[in-house]
Amino acid sequence: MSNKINITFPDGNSKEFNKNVTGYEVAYDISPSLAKQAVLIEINGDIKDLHSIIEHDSILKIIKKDADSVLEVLRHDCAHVMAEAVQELFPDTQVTIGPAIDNGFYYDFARKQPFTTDDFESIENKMHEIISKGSEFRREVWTREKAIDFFKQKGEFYKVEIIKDLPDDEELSIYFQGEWLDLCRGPHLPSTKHIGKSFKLMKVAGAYWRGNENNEMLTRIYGTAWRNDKELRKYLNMLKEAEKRDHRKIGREMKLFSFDDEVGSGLPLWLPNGTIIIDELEKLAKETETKAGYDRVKTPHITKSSLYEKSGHLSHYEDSMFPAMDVDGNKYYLKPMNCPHHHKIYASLPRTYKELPIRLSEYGTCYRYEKSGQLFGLMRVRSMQMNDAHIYCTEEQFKGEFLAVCNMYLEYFKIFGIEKYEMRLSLHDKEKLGDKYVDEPELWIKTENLVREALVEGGLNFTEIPGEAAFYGPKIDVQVWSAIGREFTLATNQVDFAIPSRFDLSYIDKSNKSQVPLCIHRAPLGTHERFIGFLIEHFAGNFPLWLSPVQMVIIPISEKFNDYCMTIFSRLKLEGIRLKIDNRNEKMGAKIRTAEIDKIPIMIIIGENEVNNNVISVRRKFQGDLGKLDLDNFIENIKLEISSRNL
RNA sequence: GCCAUUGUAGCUCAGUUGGCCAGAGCGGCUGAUUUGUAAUCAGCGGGUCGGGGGUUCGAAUCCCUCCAAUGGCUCCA
Repeated sequence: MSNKINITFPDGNSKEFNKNVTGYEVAYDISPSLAKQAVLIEINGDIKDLHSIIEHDSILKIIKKDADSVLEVLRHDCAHVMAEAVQELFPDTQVTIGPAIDNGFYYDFARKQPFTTDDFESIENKMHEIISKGSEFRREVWTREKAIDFFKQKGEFYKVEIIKDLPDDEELSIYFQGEWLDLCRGPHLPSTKHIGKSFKLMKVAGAYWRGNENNEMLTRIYGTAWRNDKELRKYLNMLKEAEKRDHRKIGREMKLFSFDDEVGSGLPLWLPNGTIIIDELEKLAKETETKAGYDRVKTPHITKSSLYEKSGHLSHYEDSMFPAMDVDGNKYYLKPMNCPHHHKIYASLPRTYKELPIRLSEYGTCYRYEKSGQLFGLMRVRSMQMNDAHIYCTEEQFKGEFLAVCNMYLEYFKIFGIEKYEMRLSLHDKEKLGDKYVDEPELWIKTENLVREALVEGGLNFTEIPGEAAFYGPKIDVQVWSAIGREFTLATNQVDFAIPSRFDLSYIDKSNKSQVPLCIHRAPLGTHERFIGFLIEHFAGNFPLWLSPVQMVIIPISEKFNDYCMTIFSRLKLEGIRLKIDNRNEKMGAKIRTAEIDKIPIMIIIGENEVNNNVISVRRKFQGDLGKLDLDNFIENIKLEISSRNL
């Protein structure tokens, strides 16, 4: 057997080396200065330690500190250093896991007394100390017995559990940094000094061991880490900017909604300004759905328990429903969703294939008992308004209907300028049939295939997520990201092949036989609460004209022009424009400033010149002074802008 | 629900180890000014210090408890 191997570089050149050469040696062979800058290597696509031994012919890339792929490793290094710092300062702490994540890292610690942010300064200082020592990250491969003995002796029982659960064929590696060591898959940078000083501990949080709420709660410390201070500052600045877009802050400032302790948590009060936005969204939905052949319906807010027993919601979601109330000896529930009611509307008349598809839509309020810790501004609430609908169709009609719904989302997204989204096809998990999912193995596969085909035929991009389906069928969730970087399911579109038959829903087909329809559940704007919360952050409160609660403000330059302003005000009001007049005893500059802060898109400024020439001066947010305009022309243009829902 | 943090005027925040009638800026109201594209000046009002209980001669400050918000974990028809 040859003791030479062939290494190919990204530029296509290759060279022969001794077997078991290290990445560092290869880099040094290319040039000593490259070896100096190198921190990692990529062998056949896998990132490895710089000092890894190369045993076979490989494609090798030397990675320098400035490469993007370094960040993840650097963050992981930082987690190790934090763990060492914590154990040095608080010896009664057990370490568990500490991965790199987006923008940073975390480490979960087990300690009787949880850490607080007050501990951050001393931990950070200790980390700087460890880093400045510049200890090398050194990898050793241990046997399971050795590792278990070692960690047991050290009192690291979580590590022992992790080791026991590792697959037998997986190599068990230990990384040293000076004296301290951790069980770790790697890779790591050559030494702690490469971490630098551009990191910061961010927050503490509780986290269940292995993510299971029946397990004990650990303390997680989150940190962020970057290659240099400039990157760190940029990130911290980005967070600060995101905070300014926070829908809770803007919602209060723009008087869109509020919460009140005496009303109850998670129960938003929609103020007049916010209600305007809801109304505009419903107007849009109504127009869209009317064109798409939907019929609107209305159903009650409370319903007897038997309906939810039949639908299966009670057995699946009782914990997330408000507790039942007793009415005349019957149990009634606040409705958590509309589908059973819509099924009842479907069932209220005999149906034939000629009527299908039947599309029932409802703008109603549903109530869900979200656990207190889940509540979050408007994004997660207990009373929610929905643009909900259920489509009943034949199997032949299914693909077309399903795709039409998906395209409806995308049309909406275009209107709102939502460009970053991801469609996720959630599938069942056959292990959980009969438990989490209705026990219809063949129907699951068949329906999932139908959905997949529809998406492919429609040319839509999607990713598949196993084990995330609704209990009655597969679904498409559309994920979006808020300004604060949080991920949300905005739109959802679910197939239901199970519940219609439980409700004995049927139609007479062409050959006069009774058939069960398929049902599509869809809420393309999610809940109004979440959607508006998202829009606030998406637009940073600067809504397009058609959605702005206050579309314009009239600013008289002095009280002398108030009368003229009132005639313009009345005229615009008659045209259906939402506006106000700022006749405070203030200078024009102050009124403009107020309007800018209030995020009012248009200001109409009236002084002596305007009155004399019978015109208006217009100033627009982001555009500034547009000069003098004829009122009739202005109205015509504005009405067109509003009706076409321009961004 | 779990872990942690936080809760002072409509908003943003001060309030040293418990100690004079709890403060500021912005907003609001009143008056003066009659104003040309992001803040005119002056005066005035506004607080059960999240609720309740306790320790103390004395609590916004310390302790207990409840409520709510925030950051995560778990969950999401």
